[in-house]
Amino acid sequence: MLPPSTRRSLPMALLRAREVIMAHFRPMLARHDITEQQWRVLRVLAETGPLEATELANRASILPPSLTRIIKAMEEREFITRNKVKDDGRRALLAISPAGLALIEELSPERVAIYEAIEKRYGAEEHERLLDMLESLIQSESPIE
Amino acid sequence: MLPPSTRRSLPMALLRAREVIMAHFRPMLARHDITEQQWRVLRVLAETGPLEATELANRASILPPSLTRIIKAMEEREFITRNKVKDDGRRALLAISPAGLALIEELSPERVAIYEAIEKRYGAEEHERLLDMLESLIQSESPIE
DNA sequence: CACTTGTAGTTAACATGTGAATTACATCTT
DNA sequence: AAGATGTAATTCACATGTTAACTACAAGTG
Repeated sequence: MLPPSTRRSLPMALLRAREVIMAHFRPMLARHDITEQQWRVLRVLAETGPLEATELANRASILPPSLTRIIKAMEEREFITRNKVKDDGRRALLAISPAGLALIEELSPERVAIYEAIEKRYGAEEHERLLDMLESLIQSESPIE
Repeated sequence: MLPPSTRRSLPMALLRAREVIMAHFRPMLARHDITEQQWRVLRVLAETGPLEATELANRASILPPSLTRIIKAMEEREFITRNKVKDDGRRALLAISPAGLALIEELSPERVAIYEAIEKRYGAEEHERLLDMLESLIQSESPIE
C-alpha cells in the first residue's frame, strides 16, 4: 500500500473541511471579540449547565492548559463564573453567566442562518450522513475501555 | 431550525475526528522531533518538487506566518533548502533536501501501517466514502470564484 | 498517623493559528 | 522616470495546541 498523497489523506481532508466551515463563523465571532474556543465553552455550559473543568474540557475538546487560560479570560469578562466545590478543594464548578447567555441569544439567529446556508450548499442529507460517518470514525478510534 | 448541539455540529465533529486520527501519528512524529506541520511540509515538497512559499502554504494548509517560522526551523535542521528566484527578489523556491527525503523514507513503513490499521478498524469502503464526502464538502464551500 | 498513590488544575516552554501591519519588490499608469 | 497599485513574504501581538513538570488536594495503605 502506498502512503496516501497529501491530496487524499484523512488528516488533511479533515483539516481543510474544518477550515472552510469555520471561515463562515469567524466573522461573526470576531465582531463580538470572542474566539472559537471561547464560543465552544459558552455553548457547552449553556447546554449542559455548570461543569467542572475536566468535564468541560472534554466536552468542548479543549486541552486542560488551554482551558485554564480561557477560563481566566472569560471570568474577567464576566461571561462565566466559578464556584469552589465543597469537600474537595481542587474542583470548581464553572457556569455561564447571564451575560454569557445573552451573547448566545444574540448570536443564535445568525448562527442558524450560517448552518442553513451550509446545509443548502452541501445538501441536508449529505450533511447528516457526513455527521454519522464522522461519529462512527470517532467511535472506532476511541476505545471505551 | 434549532442551532446544532455541541454533540452534533460539523465543526466539532471534524475537530474530534482529526484528533483521534492524529493521536496515532503523534508518537511517530515525536520520536523524530518533528511537528505535524513540519511533516506536512516535507511530504508536500517530496510529492510535488520545489515550490514557492505561497503555493507550499496552500498545499500544506499552513498560514503564511506559520510557514515562515517553520521554514526557518527546517532550514536550520537542513531538511529543506531555499533558492532565490531570478528576476523576482521576493520569491524563493523551497525544496526538500536529501536528509528530508531520508526522513520520509524512514517513516514510510510505519506511516503505512498506521493508515492500514485505521482502515481496518473503520472499514476501507467507509474510509474512501468519507474522503469523497469531505472533498465534496470542501468543494461546495470553496467557490473557484 | 505517616506514606504512598491518584487526581484536578495549573504552570512552563515552545510551536502553531490568526488577523493586522509592515517591508520589499513588481508592475502598471501616466 | 515618478507615483500609484498590487503581490510575496515577513513581523507583531495575542490566543491556542502540545507535552512535561509541578502544585494542591484526596483517598488508600501500612
